[in-house]
Amino acid sequence: MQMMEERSKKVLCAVVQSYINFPDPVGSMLVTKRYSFGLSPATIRNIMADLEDMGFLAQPHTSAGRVPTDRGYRFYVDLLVAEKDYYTNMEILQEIYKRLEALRNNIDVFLGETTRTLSKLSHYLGVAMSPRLDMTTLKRIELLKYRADKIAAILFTDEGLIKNKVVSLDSEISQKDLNRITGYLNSEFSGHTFDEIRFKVIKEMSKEKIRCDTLISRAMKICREALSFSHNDLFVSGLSEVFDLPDFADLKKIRELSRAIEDKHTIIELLDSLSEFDGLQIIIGSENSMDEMKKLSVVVSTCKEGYRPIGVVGIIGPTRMNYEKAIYIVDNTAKFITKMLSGR
Amino acid sequence: MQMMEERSKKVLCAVVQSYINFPDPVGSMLVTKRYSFGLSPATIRNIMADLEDMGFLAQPHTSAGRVPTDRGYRFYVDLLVAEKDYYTNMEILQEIYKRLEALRNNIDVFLGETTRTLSKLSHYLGVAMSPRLDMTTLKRIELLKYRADKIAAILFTDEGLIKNKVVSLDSEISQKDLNRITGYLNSEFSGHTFDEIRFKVIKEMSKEKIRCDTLISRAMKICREALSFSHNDLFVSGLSEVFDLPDFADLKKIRELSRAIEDKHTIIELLDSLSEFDGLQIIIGSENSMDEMKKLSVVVSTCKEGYRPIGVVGIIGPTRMNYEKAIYIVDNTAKFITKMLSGR
DNA sequence: ATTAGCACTTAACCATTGAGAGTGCTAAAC
DNA sequence: GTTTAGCACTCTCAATGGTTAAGTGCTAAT
Repeated sequence: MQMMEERSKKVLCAVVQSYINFPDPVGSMLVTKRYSFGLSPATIRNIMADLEDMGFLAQPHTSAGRVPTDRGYRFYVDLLVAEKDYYTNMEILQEIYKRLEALRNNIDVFLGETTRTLSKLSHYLGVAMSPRLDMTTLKRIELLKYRADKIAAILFTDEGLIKNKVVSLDSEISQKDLNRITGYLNSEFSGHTFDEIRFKVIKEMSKEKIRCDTLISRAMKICREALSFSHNDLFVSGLSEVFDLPDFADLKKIRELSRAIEDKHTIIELLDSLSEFDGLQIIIGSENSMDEMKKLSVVVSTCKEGYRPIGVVGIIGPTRMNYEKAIYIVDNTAKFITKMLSGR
Repeated sequence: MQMMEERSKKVLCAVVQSYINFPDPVGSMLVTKRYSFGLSPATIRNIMADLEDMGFLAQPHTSAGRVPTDRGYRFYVDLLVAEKDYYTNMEILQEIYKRLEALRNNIDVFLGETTRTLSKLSHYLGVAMSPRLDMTTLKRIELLKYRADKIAAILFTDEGLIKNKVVSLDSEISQKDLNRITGYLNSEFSGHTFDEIRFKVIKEMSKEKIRCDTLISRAMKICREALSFSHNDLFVSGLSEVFDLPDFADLKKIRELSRAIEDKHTIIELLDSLSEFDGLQIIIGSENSMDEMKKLSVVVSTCKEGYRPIGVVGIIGPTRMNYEKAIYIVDNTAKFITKMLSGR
């Protein structure tokens, strides 16, 4: 790979670019027409044959042109990222700004709109995920009496997430007790991650069995219920965008994608595994560890507030993706969010 | 219509049923085979020709069997509802129960799961919508200090909805002032609909300009922000179910549906217009006033807590829908939710 | 090393064809 | 007079086959 001739690189990139822009296998003639190498189709043909041998290109069938393999895309993308001075588009930046600026106060609406923006701009699937609740840090908990036997627990996290959850009680509780419980829970758990708190609660509860302090035991029960969130929040938009792509002309493929979106499971797992790393990440087709994703490419980046990860945003699309644009959009969206959050 | 012969009715129903179960146009021969009238294909043929003249059946093309028109479905459904003693299926009831029972405390999760249940059971699109916020009644508002210049407003409605919203302040506020504002807002607005409150706030604010009482004016500002919710909450699930239906074999149709789901706009409007009426409602194809819906059928029902509507749930599918099952599922889901809510 | 020329391969397109399904009409049967 | 058998007719659908166009790989000439 490192010993590939400069000329071959150029041809490979030409093929990839052509294929990204026009979804037809690209032939030697086309390359000479669209990109001006000073070479004849026959020469290009030889080069392309070499690139195929090296595993960067493939033929759908004997008499068709070539299409990039995942390795081909990878090479192209690495080059793209190395050059770094690709593509700028003020309109896109402004669009991101315009759509997200006003929404900073509500993380759910915000992430939802983020995915819509991502998909609108990229014409692929936009995804966003808030960080795993287990890992977030409780800032404060407030308990509000709601109905006779129900209270609303409002959880504030360091990340700026606000969650509310209704907790049912086995018996009525006085406002005074509720205040004491609130105070107790805050003094005990504020500053700890949900995971830690859960662990502490379990420990405490087994102790309580012996000591039988009803108030603390009640506090623990409430706390356990209040923290029982099942999953991360995943937002996905833009399935309808994907319909227009020739890559998904096949009904089956869209169905699969649609299933994945409704399941959420696969995508959550994917983003979860990516959220551990910092900054931009690009996964191309078969590089994905999950089977359902092996025909798709993923471009994501993490958003941070200070050094704390606040979520991950990205684009999912076909391997024949406009990586340049996708990278630009995702990168800037993530940076914009990070900046927006740190500014406040 | 009312003077239609008994025999013709039977044939019409047979055609509808056959077509619902097997997505092929049904011919006279098929009718005699699958349903035992004591008649020959030729006679059935004549009857079916009559039914076509009357507008209940139609031929896709000359040499095909017949398919029901929307009027045909309507006739069938009306009969179905009139008889009322259709279809019962304990498994379905148990499934509904099992999936929804535990979730009553969180309206959002609950409605989301409701749509998933509806779509899973029906294999069509499941939809659910919480009532328009404008029309809901504020029970209580709580303001919690969140960051220096931000507070979280927690809104409790009579319907059991809990909404939180972050409100930015122009300058810091003391806890004491916040408490006073909270008390003021509750005494002033509790028991009023959001719509009324908004109106009052606007009135008050113009007055304030003159009196210049900063605390009340602050309270109003906060209240206005806290109540600025854009839309109803719409939940839709099961697009992937719809892929397997031959009615949507065409990519274009699914794309349209997928757009409608992402827009939400059309569906919200639809459900909104239906939420005014009580109980089960069935809209078949062209009976829909909206163009986007003219190829779809809708089966919905409203859920109530006491006499107060709490939302609307339903199924959207092709006109060739298994109405019997759909009605059963929607009706029982709505009733179950109503019962669940009134039990508490 | 590059290129022109050419035979070869394959998918895509198009027109034709025949089978199959279902109808409407007519005339016979009940 | 209602029902039915018989039959010609219409239309879709799937299969067939031939043609076209695109693009390749190889060879020989530049």
